[in-house]
Amino acid sequence: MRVGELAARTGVSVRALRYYEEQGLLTAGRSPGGQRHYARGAVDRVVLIQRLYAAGLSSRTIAELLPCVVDGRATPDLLRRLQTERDRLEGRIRDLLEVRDSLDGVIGAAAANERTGAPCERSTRVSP
Amino acid sequence: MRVGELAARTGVSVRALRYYEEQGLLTAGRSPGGQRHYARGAVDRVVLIQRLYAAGLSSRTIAELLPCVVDGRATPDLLRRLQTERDRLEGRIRDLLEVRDSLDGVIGAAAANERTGAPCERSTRVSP
DNA sequence: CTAGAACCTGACGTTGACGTCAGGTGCAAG
DNA sequence: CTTGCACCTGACGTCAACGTCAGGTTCTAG
Repeated sequence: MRVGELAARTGVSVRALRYYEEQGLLTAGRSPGGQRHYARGAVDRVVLIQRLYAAGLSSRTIAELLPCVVDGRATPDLLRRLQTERDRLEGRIRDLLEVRDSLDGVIGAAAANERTGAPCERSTRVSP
Repeated sequence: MRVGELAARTGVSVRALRYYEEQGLLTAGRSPGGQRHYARGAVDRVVLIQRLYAAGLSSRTIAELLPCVVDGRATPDLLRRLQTERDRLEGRIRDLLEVRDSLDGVIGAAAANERTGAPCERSTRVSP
């Protein structure tokens, strides 16, 4: 499959796919004319890359960890990096859960106020 | 308290605090000479801002929602925005949990391989 | 009163993950 | 064979959340 199809299948832009290749996250064969040609598994790989980005990892980190994520092998050094990233992720998740809960609190209070009729004026009160 | 102290208390740079003010996230009184002067509550507010950033909200979104997050009042419109952001956050959390679990899987497998002696060569296998 | 730390504004620099544009090439259909 | 869409490389643009630097002012300790 060529780059346009992979883009369509993954929902990622063509530009992004070339960027991933540039960063060493994704490889492609080439047609005689120089066009990229991807294997079927590339779709899953791109999806995985997207998820790792979403988890807050940088291209550099992903490039270092991805080979081992893919084939499940790691040097002791890489294993430590994996653990580090896992722990960082765990902390992020905890933070987000707290924010979610506090948003829930705010929403609950606002909904109650709405029922009792007490609208919010824009930027009326700011911290003194 | 002045900007340096607030920065020290929150662990946020002075530049960032001025940026928050520029974005309408934080307000400050001024001394006769023009220096910013913050109330005690500013520390909590800055911490809250940091957490909202960490949750993936933009300055613009935070600026819109913060007044209502602070005083618990919202127009129906803002209430919907709050719900939207809450749901977005929920989705993000689910994604991160999945990534964490898959990292756990990788770490488990890698640790097992390490015990059985099967190191990971750098970029040996890439998707064909 | 004076040194110097802390502060001010304004403006340009940085970084990551792409977007976008220019100018040229590959390739399948008719 | 030529039309035209998909693709190529290379290079500059963008955007957010600050960093950093210049040149000047304010505040506070001694």
